[in-house]
Amino acid sequence: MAVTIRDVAEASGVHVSTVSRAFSAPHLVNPVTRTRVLAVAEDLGYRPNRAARALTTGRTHNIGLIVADIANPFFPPLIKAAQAQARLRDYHVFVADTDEDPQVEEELIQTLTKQVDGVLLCSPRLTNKTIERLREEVPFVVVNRRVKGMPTVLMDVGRGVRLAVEHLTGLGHRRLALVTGPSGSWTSKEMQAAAAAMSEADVTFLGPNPPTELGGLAAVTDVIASGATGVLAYNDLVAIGLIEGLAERGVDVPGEISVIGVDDIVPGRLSRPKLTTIAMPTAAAGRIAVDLLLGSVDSEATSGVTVLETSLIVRESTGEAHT
Amino acid sequence: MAVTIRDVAEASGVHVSTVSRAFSAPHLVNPVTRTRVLAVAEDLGYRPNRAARALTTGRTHNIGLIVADIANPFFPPLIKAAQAQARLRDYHVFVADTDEDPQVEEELIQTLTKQVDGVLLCSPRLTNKTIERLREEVPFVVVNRRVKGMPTVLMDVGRGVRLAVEHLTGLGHRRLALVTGPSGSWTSKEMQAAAAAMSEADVTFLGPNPPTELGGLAAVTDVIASGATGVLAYNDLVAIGLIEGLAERGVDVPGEISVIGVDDIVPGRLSRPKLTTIAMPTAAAGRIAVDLLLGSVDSEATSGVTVLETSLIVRESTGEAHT
DNA sequence: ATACTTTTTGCAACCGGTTGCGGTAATGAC
DNA sequence: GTCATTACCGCAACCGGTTGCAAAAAGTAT
Repeated sequence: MAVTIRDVAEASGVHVSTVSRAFSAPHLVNPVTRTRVLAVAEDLGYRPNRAARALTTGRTHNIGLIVADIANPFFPPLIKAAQAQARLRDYHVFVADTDEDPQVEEELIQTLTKQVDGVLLCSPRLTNKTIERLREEVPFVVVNRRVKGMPTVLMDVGRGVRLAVEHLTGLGHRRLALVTGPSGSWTSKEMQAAAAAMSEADVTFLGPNPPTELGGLAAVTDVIASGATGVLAYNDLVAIGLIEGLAERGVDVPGEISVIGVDDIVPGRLSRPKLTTIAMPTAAAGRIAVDLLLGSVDSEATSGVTVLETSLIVRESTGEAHT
Repeated sequence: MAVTIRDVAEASGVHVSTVSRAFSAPHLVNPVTRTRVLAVAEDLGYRPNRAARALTTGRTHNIGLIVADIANPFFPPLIKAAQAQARLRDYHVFVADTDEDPQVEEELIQTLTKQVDGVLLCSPRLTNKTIERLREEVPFVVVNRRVKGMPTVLMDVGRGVRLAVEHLTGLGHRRLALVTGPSGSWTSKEMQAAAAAMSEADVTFLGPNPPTELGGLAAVTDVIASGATGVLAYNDLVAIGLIEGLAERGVDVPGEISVIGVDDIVPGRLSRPKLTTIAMPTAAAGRIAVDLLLGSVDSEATSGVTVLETSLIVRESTGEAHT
């Protein structure tokens, strides 16, 4: 059915090895035979079988991209950028969704490992120990979490948090709250650490909460009780849920309480009031992670940590404190 | 490095073919040898190499999923569902983004074809002719577009449009507008056809427009000029852009103009006012498309058309007409 | 005990490519 | 004109599995 390298060889009167070389080692074959072979191949509609090639070369030209939840608006830009960058390098990408389940995540890595040259782990839920064990079988690049001795792409939430807190205190807010994320989240821990380190600010931690609008809604009572007038939420979805819930209680944003999100996802840009937020360079993270991964596939294992800048985007959900 | 079937064979004192059968044809091997082999395999951490297997069996256990734009919020739920369903059947999925470029789309299909058992084409931008040609090389299921003689999953936008128009006329709106999508879009054509077929309604078509908030913003002037008080937009993003633009002109939604979107994406659910919209069962479409594809991989080519119901979700962006 | 099945296993070819090695012809040096 | 290089190409083994065929082992009937 499909046209193979032998069909091309026969049709152009050369040995298969010559055809093979015409494609993957052009300098080893006479230019005139080469063009003839290529013409025949084109004519027959020959396409090299990458899986077969992988068998001998050891390079599959595939990578795996594992995320906790594809539908979480944080990930699509990252996936898109990673995919685009991979394509540039002539790589295909397997995308897998773990549904936030570490068990599934491990299994996925296991079955994927033979078919890929490396995998991108985005916000993995696995334990560090498991990740280190799995590392023996396939190169990783970890995004959005720090794992000792492993190439990593991080976004500097700490800086984002500092900017956000400064923004709020600059507006006159004295009591602040941080609505945290899931207990296992590395980002959430980072945010807490950064906030706690700012001695000049009085920040209450409220959580853990699920990383969705529901998490924000659930936190409304605590936020009000805390007496905070400036709130930083784990992410934009939580922030939106929070604003929603505050509105239901008759609390105006930003009139009475200022709210800042994290991620700068589309829904935040379109919400009303438009969300002030810490922008995460997710697309850049995807792109760079792929470069790192494919770099470390050829040369030897990088294990550096790349930290990407975040920034505060001030929109309409923050305003001056009215004491 | 990696442990192969021969390592297992040697370690358990049998021939490789026996090991192979222990995995893929259990009934052909003595139960006691089988358990022994399996134990050794487990012990050595053996994982069959799917790519190698594919070479002889012709089944890669991979599928391709091609979409125009991963970051378009319409797709992630579909991707997620398709991926989950594929996993259930022990399939992996390549996700590729074409950036709305037919050229890229074709190239992607070409290089993917040898590595997959079938591909899901979501809202393809390719011509029908090209799709039919490519079909020779790999089984397709097409989502969100009708291609003659090809297994297809559609969502009944026509019905959605009728419901939306009825909803608007029911609220007393006499002059309606349809802000259409890109000129190549099958969905956009369907919407126009459905609206035009409703003789009792007076609908002006405004477009084409890009399928984003910018498209909505750009259409504002025309919408106002049309005198319509009820507007149906190509999708939620366009609707949000439109509402945004109308607000800038001091036109209240739904006070003066009612707006309906399509897709029921997250940003729409969170926008203010909350968007009335035609919900598309994208997750179901992804799931069913995979089933169709994997079904047609084994049994012979289905070429039926599956049509999924859409529904109108009334929220806050539509209200009574004030004449 | 013999002949005939049936089960279990090994052998070897094959899937579609790649690659080290060796052979042949052409080129260049002398 | 001879010899050493070099350029080009074919041969055959190999990657990690699967599978048709046949041999060996075990079971059954006579």
